[in-house]
Amino acid sequence: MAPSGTESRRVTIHDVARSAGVSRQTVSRALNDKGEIHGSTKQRVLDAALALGYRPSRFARGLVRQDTISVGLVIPDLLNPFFTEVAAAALEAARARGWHVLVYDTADSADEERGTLEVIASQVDAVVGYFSRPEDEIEKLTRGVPVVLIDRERRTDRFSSIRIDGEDGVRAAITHLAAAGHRHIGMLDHAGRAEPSVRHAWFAAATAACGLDAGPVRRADQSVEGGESALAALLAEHPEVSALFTFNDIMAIGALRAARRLGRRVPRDLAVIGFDGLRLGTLVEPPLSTVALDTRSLGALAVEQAGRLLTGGEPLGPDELVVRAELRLRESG
Amino acid sequence: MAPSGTESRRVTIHDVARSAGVSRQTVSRALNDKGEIHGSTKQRVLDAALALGYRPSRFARGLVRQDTISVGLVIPDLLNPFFTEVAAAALEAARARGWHVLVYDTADSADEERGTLEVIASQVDAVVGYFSRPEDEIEKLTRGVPVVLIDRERRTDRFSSIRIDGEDGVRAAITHLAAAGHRHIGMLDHAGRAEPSVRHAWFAAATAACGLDAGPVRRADQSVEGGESALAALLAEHPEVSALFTFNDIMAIGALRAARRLGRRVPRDLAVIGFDGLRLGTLVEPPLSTVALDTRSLGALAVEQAGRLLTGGEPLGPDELVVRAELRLRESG
DNA sequence: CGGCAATTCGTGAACGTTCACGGGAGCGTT
DNA sequence: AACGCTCCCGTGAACGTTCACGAATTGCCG
Repeated sequence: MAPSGTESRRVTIHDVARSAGVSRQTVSRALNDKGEIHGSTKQRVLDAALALGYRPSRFARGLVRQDTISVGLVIPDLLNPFFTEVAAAALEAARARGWHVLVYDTADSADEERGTLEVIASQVDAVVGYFSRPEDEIEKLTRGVPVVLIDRERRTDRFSSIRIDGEDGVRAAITHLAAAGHRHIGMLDHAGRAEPSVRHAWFAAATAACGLDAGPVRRADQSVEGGESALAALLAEHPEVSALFTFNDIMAIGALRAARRLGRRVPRDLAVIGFDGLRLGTLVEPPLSTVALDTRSLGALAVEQAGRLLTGGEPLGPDELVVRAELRLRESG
Repeated sequence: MAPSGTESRRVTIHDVARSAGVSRQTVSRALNDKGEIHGSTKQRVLDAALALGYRPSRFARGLVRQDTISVGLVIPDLLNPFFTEVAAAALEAARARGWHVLVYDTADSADEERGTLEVIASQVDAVVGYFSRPEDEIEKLTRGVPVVLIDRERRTDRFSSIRIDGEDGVRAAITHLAAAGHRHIGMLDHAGRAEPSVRHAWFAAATAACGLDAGPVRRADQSVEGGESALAALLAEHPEVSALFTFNDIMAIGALRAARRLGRRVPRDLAVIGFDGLRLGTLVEPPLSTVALDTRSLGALAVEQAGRLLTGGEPLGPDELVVRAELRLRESG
């Protein structure tokens, strides 16, 4: 059947044409279901194509008809459920538009991110995702392609960004904890960057607004283990802490584990509120309270904006490129 | 700066050449860091390219140098942690080879799967993933491209498949339960296909080998909710059941929830053992015992075989295309 | 000053497909 | 018999890039 295996010259439309005794154009007509072709010849061409194992070149095809659009989705760690949810949403939005999505997992490594960016510009029509590299470098490496940054500020004619606004949600969370009588609220921040996160700033503002002293903050790895050990350390230093806010749900789940290990009952001895609103939070025991954000619309927004930058349509403004987080109370706090 | 926004003709290498006062080839040399070009002209070309917002066409480039390889990864549901882990492994394996991966989430829908298959053959060099459609249809739609099926049998020169062998692992699990004194072991099977799953066959064989009667089986949706409601129904009908094996970990986690809701303590009143070995299983309470399989090597194997089919190398044989599952005991059973 | 090599650059061709156009065969109408 | 129409089918061109080759310029050495 198909002449596979041995390395040889590619089977082209020309070979099929010769084999079927017709011209290239007729082969093209047969394969693309265009009209202007006799039923019998069409069948003959199709048979010949199958017999030769012909497969059209996507490059040649893409070169002449400029229709297929593909976007690159860059994710630091697909195994992190938060990014998984965003990726799933982006995939769905892209599918609805008939786009193709190339996914790149940078493994939380700045080097891998660089390598990805280097290669990506020549492979996709637009880039969407999370980046940690300095902006001018991203700008240089993605030469020409529209870029949509998630959870990071940057706006030019080619760059766009989706802002995550958790200010109200975090304030609601802290207010809730304060109302429940908690006076010492700690936080587990992430340790990725040098400076404290924006979420920490929201936390600090919220505690101040509630008339509380600034609670102790500990930086941790963005993982369950990171949250687990960080909470243990924090409680060892500040045993008076009775409530906890974390940078994200993953770390909060680690905190839950640490609390269980330390014999602190949640939420009685320690109230825990995370950030992200992962589905995963409903599976742990007790179910995790969280400042939830709509990952679905996050991914969808990013793709939508990429499309607008791409087609030259009216891009969304800063007011529309925001995803707001809101407090979702479950049992842990 | 870059002439973005307005829809116009594409900026080609020719435009850059004219703007810089050189030939196409010189532009190509400058952009691809080839030698045979003077430093100053190179810079001049680069400046001109930047000013015009030039971006090489991946189609034209791909047409002439046949180096870029991209594979399509088809997944029923990226939000299912099992598939996420496989996808992450596949991405990593592909990255190591310098390949690009186009990810398609078929949303567990046969129609979406069909749509994906239709479009995929003309966009990738190989296909890897999970499929539910009949084989002859897959064969017809993927005309020409090598395909690697995961957890499904099929072997021709173009098709390959990765087998999941959980026989020993499941037998170990059931043996363990029987040794702990359980006489009535139920199972939650999946409800996707018409016929019972292979995992059910392993389960049945294992119970028989332990000298137990065939335990009650209930079919359920592949989700936490599915497992939750199915266990409730199973226990209502068969209250004597004291141990449970499930088609996968997700359903097992649902079973854990149901048990808690019903006041059955795990593992004292009900022992639970899942299948898959998800990381997620370590986060729930109690940690889930499971017949674990190495998702990492699963994804890596699939990509490896795709590569061999693609380059005409010696493909892996059936004995190598197997991922064995082994019992991993934690607290739930 | 001639010759030769090294360096730098340009020209035709090729990659494999589709688009625009034109042409021939067959049939019916006037 | 001439004309027009429909139905098929083929030919040149174009898409945008890189490759193979040749030409022009420069520098060096005898």
